[in-house]
Amino acid sequence: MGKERLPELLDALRRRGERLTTARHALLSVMAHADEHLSADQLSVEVARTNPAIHRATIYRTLETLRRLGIVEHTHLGHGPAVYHLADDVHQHLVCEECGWVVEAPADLFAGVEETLERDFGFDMRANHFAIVGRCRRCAEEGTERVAGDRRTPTQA
Amino acid sequence: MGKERLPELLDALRRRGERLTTARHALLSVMAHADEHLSADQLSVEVARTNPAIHRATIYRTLETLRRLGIVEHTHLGHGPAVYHLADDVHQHLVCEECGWVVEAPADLFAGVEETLERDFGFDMRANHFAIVGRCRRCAEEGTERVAGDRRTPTQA
DNA sequence: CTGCTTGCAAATAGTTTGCACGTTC
DNA sequence: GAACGTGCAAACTATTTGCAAGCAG
Repeated sequence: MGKERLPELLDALRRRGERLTTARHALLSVMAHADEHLSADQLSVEVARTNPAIHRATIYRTLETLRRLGIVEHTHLGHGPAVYHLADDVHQHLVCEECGWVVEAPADLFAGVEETLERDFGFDMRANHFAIVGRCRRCAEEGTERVAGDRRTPTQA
Repeated sequence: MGKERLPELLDALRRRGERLTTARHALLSVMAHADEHLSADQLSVEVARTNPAIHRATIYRTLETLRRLGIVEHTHLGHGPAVYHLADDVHQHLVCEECGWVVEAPADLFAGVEETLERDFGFDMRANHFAIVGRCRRCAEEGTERVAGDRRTPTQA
């Protein structure tokens, strides 16, 4: 968890013959130390703390480069922006569509499904590339107990 | 499949005390006869064939209304726009992140996972609200055979 | 020095919203 | 005719891109 992953990430770039620019270094540094998944915009803000000159467009382009190199991955959590994380950090996302709460679930959650899809559909599922949408315990309970309902989404989300 | 679902959809609106406007009628008619899931924009185009006056903004607002009423649902297929379908049409989406190809998979695919999530996380998963991202057979095979690689995404997607 | 990277600004895609007018019940 | 729905234009969010200048190797 608290391990220092930055050096090996930089190494990965070097080994690939990729350039080690200030922007890439700064972005990887932020990602290596982040304990949540951040959107491109959030990453941009974090990077700007130490390096205000780095433009959001560069963040997007760098993320795309790192994705192509297999170093970072992104997930679409539903409505909002995509969130990014290091590729070696494998897991599922459970996101509550009512309150937006996100938890991580073990990566092997879909082991069985993965097999079925491969066999029946020839489909190679990328489990950690999408979010599992639903309702968290709290929202489910509130939903049941609720009388009038002050939320946007009355009962069925 | 080819069943006439429109009347009962209109009834559902009436029963709820909702107004039966031209736009709602037209949109539901398109959705009842569509055999694919369409984005708001595509729906707008289809509706415009018989009713050019209906504005895209109205499509969005009507879709939101119908969603609130539990009549339609939408799914985020990854990058592009959300796609909409009638709520009684329950299934999973397998979407290839390389070629964009989409197939439907049976709704009970996740039965086991659903139980696990409920038990271990108190999480009530909405299986048909998200897409399962991965690679279809064709892209997987091409990816393996490819020598030079003319795609945006060399090997790992 | 040569080409990949970046900054900036502007374009783009998807969706939402304020407001005045029109339609449904 | 009152309340709700709609058209239009404009705002907004997330992301991409052309171009000229900058920096890594």
